[in-house]
Amino acid sequence: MLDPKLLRDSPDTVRAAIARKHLDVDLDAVLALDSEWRKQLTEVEALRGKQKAANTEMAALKKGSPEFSAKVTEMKGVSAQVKAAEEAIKPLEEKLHAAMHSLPNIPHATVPNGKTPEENVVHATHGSVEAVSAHAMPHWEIAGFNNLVDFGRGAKVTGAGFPFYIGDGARFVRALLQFFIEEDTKAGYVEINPPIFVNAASATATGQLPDKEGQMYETADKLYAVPTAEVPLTNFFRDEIVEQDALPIKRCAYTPCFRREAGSYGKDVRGLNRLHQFDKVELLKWVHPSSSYDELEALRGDAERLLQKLELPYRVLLMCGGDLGFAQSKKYDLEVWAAGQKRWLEVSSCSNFESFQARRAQIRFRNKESGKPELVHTLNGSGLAVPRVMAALLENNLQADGRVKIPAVLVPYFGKEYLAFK
RNA sequence: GGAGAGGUGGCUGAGUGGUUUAAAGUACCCGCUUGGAAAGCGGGCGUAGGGAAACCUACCGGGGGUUCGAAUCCCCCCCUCUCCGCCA
Repeated sequence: MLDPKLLRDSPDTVRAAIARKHLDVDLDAVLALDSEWRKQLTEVEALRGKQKAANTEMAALKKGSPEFSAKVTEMKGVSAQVKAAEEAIKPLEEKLHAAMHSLPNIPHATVPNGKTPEENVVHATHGSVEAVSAHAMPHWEIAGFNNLVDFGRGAKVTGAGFPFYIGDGARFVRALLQFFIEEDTKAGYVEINPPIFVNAASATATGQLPDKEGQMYETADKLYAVPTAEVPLTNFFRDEIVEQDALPIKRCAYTPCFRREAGSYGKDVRGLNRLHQFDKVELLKWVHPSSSYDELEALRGDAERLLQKLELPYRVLLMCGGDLGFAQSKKYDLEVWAAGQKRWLEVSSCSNFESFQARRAQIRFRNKESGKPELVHTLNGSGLAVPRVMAALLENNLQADGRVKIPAVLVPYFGKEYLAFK
């Protein structure tokens, strides 16, 4: 959510942000709602003030006296007015609340203009795409792939997009997760093992609700399976004020991630490219507003280092305004090269939300100088998502003999130098 | 899952319908005092919304209700503790 003061004081800034994100929002309607709400609020508060004053007066009067009875009669009228005014302002407040939540975060000055994904800027490319393609093929076409990742039985037991990982497949997943968490911990992120179901209040604070309700799995108890560890992690400090000296707070968490992905079909979703359940390690930072852009570069560096150590070619995209999410101020995507599919796969998305998430979740720090609470800036990024990294490694490292060479850094975790498909 | 007891500011804790503007203590900050400190004394000290400001309004786990008026009474929900049941 945006600062209501920003909207009132410089609506043109907000207007420009909406234009850069290529969204369609009627800002004037929001402004009109806001001013009408403030007008009505003043009226309600004046009436309540009357009630309070009468209350003090009546406390001094003798109960049952003519003066007291007269006052009761008089205040019955005021009470009815208060009720009417409160009834009137309620729907207005709800409308304003919804309208404020329809306003996107302001893109940072360094975010390039553009509307479509094609207009994202390739910020950097690391490693050579040609060098890895000797025996590459799409991972789902590799002989014996189904022995490692069983989609058929997953579909029988649960549904499409819920595969079983078997033998070296399961071992590979576990090795990647262990590697990610060890590296992230070394980089200063405290490991967290969070709940993988969250309540509606948490899903609302991070923005999954109400808009993206259909993208989450919901239980009979009105709990939601997490689409990413970002949700429980960010909500850890919801409605809290932390000390300034505690910042920056850096945490990482592995969770399975659950996404309904309603309406996704086609070649983009073959094999491990898109699943309803997948494993991911998420990186989270709560930082002082003055350092959030430095922290974003550091966060991206932490995610990139994982790909470098795995010797995967990748590129860094700086998202243009139109492809930037609703809540982000600035975002980098990391994409690995999958040599078999001959395409880039997104494995991490590193974003600075500035105070947008923090305002919605009410996460603040106490300013040391003023003693007053201020909103923190939050950032998050994957570090990393397992299935697509696995896909790229299987494709890129496929040998002439049909085995996959395990990157040196992963061998201690995997326990052997080659993965076999039988 | 069942029964009971609870939930009040950073912390302790009073408050069973109206001078409560949530007492008091404690912690913290400023001042006086002191060679310096402690003690003592005086003042300040929650969060949010509205307002140019003076100031006003809301908030006692959450949401509804009763009433002229609710921290206080009623209903629903959440959480904590104790006991019972079940259980990896």
